[in-house]
Amino acid sequence: MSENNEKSQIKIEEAKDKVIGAIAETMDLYGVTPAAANLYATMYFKDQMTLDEMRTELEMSKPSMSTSVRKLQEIAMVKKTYTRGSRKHTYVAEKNFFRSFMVFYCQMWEREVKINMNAIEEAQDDLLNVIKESSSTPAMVAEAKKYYDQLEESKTYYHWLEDLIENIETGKIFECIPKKQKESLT
Amino acid sequence: MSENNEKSQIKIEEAKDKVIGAIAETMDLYGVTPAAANLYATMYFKDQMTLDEMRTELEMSKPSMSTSVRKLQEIAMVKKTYTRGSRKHTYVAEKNFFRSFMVFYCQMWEREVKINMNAIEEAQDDLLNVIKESSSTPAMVAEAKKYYDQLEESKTYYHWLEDLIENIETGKIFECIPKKQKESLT
DNA sequence: TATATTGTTAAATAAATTTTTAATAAAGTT
DNA sequence: AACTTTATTAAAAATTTATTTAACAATATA
Repeated sequence: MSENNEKSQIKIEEAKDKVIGAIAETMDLYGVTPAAANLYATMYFKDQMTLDEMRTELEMSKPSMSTSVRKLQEIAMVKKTYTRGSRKHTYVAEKNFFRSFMVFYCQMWEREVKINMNAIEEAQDDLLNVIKESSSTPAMVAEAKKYYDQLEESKTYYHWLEDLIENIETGKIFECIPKKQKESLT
Repeated sequence: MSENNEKSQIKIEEAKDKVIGAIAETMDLYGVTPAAANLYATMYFKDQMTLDEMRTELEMSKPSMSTSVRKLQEIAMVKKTYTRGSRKHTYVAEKNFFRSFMVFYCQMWEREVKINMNAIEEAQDDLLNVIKESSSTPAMVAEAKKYYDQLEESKTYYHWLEDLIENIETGKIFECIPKKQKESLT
């Protein structure tokens, strides 16, 4: 019955390919290139891979694999592993989506908070100077106040984002929104 | 003292420009084009704008403004308003970052959950067939089980993401991570 | 230390996206 | 209903981004 055997093997490959396609498709949300998205999705069903295995599997150039892997390492979706004996570097995909989520979004949001908070602090300084400056007309003072308050209001959001980041990084968020594990097949 | 007046006006403009620059810079995180990012940041300090005002202010073409505005509407960062008397359409920027956050990320995560869950369900069906199929070799069954369990495990994440979405959309998340409002200047 | 192998950087090519100009459609006014 | 104004769509141009080929650097092995 080697025909049926083959059929089963094909079914397994089809099953993997469906998931690989879906992961790759949604990974544009993580701001990675199509090559990196395909690579991660492929690695999701592998123990570990070398650069040469990657380029064979995806039929792409080695530098493309190299840059893709580095990008994926930046967002902690891939880690380098040490494999004794082999002098090729080996890499493994992070298979825990919670960890990828944490690293990616916290990194992203931290950048957003930092850049915008810096700008806001500087802008509020400027606006306070206009407000205090005796030669400013009343209309200008009013305008400066309006913007100052608008910025102050927006800081509520950035502070909240900071708290969200901390709750995610410490795992405290799972007290509020728990993980619901199901049991396995075996 | 019209010189000092001018200086104050310039200071106000500088203050705005700092924030506009920062918002535009971090808006690549929201997957919008530079034109749309600049547009939103500019509108953040305006009551409302028409397409013609946008193209004058940003020195870009009208179709570019038109498509940018539509993209911003999709992620609820801009809303159309009715202005009696004017036959030009007018648009306002959503200035509440919490609302933008909610719409953007929930939309994004919903898409991720839907696409991946569909693929996982189909893949698990295939894998179950392999497992049940009497002609599958023990090695194949073992492989199919391994992948099945890996996918089952990942569903914990997608279910959690669904719960996160719901907590954000209903505002329940603020019970867990509260907003900390500061008082205004006036 | 020389050599072979692997990984990375740089320049060039290819592909995709963004923006503009030009044409069309839609809406409002007289 | 014709005309004017505004917004959108389609095609073309320009820009940016992704990928590859080729050269270089680094590493490990003999």
